[in-house]
Amino acid sequence: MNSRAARTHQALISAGCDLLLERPIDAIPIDDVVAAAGVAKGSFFNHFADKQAFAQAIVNQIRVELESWIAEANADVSDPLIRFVQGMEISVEFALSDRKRAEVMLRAAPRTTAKDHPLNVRVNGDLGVLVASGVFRPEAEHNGLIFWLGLCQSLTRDILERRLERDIAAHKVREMLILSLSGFGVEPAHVTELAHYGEHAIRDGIFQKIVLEKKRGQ
Amino acid sequence: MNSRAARTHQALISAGCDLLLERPIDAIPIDDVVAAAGVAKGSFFNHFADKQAFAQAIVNQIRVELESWIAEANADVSDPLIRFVQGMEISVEFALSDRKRAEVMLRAAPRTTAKDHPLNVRVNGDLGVLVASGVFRPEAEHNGLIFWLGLCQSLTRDILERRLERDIAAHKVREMLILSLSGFGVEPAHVTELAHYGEHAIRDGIFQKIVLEKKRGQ
DNA sequence: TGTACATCAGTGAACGCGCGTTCACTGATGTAC
DNA sequence: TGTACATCAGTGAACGCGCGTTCACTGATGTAC
Repeated sequence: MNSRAARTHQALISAGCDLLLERPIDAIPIDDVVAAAGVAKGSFFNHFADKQAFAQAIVNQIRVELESWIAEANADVSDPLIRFVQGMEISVEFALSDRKRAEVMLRAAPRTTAKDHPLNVRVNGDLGVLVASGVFRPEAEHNGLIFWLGLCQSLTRDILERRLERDIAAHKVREMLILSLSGFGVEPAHVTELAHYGEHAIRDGIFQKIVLEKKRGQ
Repeated sequence: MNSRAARTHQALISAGCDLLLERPIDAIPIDDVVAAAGVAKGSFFNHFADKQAFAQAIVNQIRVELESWIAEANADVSDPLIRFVQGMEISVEFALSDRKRAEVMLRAAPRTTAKDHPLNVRVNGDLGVLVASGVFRPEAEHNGLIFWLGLCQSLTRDILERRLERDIAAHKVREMLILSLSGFGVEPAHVTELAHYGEHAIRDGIFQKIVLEKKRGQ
C-alpha cells in the first residue's frame, strides 16, 4: 500500500474511532465518517468491504496495539507475579494516555473471560504458575482469571468514566492491588510492596513511553 | 391500560427481548419485532414513541425486576455482610433462572461503577458500615464498590457465556467469595463459612422462588 | 533525467432499497341509560 | 339485561427519506526505457 492509500486508510480509522466515542457503529452513517476523515465517500469502499468490516478493523488495530504494549512491558520480566500485576498497570496507563482508544475498545469488545482469548492466555499461564508455587491460594486456579479480569475492567472503566487524574488513578491502583492480591492469598508484606510499586509505576508514568511511542509510530 | 393493550405491550417487549439476545437494537427492524410479537406494525407506535424508547423500556423493565428481587431477598436481613454477599448470589440466580433477561441486561447496560446508581447505593452503604466496623480493611472504603461490582459482573458474564450448570456456578460462587472476601480482609473462618453458605444457596436455589414468582407475576 | 504508459487510489453523483413512521379505517372493549 | 354510542387499540398499505453501495471518470503515483 503506497503512502497516499495509507494516509486515507488511517484517516478513516481515526475518524471512525472519534465517532465511536459518541455512538455505536450502527448509528454512524458512512457520510459522517468520510466527512470527518476528509475523503470522498467512494474511498471508503476501496479500503473496507462494508461498515462492519470497518468497525472490526478499528477494534483490531487497538487490540493489537494493547497486546504489543503488554508484550513490550513484560519482555524482560521473569517473575510471573510482576508480569501479572503489570497487566493491570498497562491497562490503566492505556486508559490514562490514550483515552479515546481505551474507551472504544472497552465499549466495543467487552473483555471475554475465555481462557484461550489471545489477551488472556499469558495471564492465565502466569496464574497457574503462581498457584502451583503456592504464592496464590488454590481457589485461584480455576476462577482467578475471572476475578482478575473483572476487577481490571472495572478499574479501567471507572478511570475512563470519571476522567480520573493520574495521581488519583495511581492511588486507586494501590488499593485495588491490596484488595486483589490479598484475595489471591499473597503474603501481606509482599502485597504492600507490590501495591506501593504499582502506585508509583502509574504516578511516574513508567509505561507511558511504551504507549506513546507506539501511538506516534503509526 | 386494558388487558388487550397490556397483552400487546408485553408481546412486543418479550419479542424485543428475544431479538436483543442475537443482535443490537439498531440491527433489529421493527418489522421483525412485530412479526415475532404477532401484531401489526402500526401497533408498535401505539405503545412506544420510537425504537430507542422501546429498547429503553425493555432494559428498564429488567432493571426494575432485578432491583425488586434484591429488595425482597434482603428484606428481613439485618447483617450488612449477609446483604452484601446476597447481592452476588441474586445476580447469579438471575443468570441461572432467567438467562435471556440477564444476558440482555448485561449487554445493554454495562453496569456503571457510579456510587449513586440505584443498583449500587444500597451496596455502597453496607460497604461503608463494614469498613467502619472493621470487618473490611480500610482500603475497601473508596474502591471496594468497584472491586465488588467488577467481579460480580465478571462472574455473571462467565456463567452466561459458558452456559454453566447450577452446580458448577455454585462452586464458582464459593471460590469467588473466598477470593473476594479474603481480599476485603474478612477473617478466614468467617470467609469459609460465608463461601460455604453461598455455594449452597445457589445449589439449592433458595432465591429461585423469588425470581420465578416475579417472572410469572407479570 | 525526461517522457510515455500502466496501475491504482480518489471522487462524488446517482441509484435504489430497507425501514421508520404515518394514517384512514376496522373492530373490540367499556360505559350510559 | 339489552341497546346505542364513545373510546381506544389494532391493522396494514402507503409514503418517503436516509443511507449503503455502485460506477464511470479523474488525477496521482510508480515504472519502463
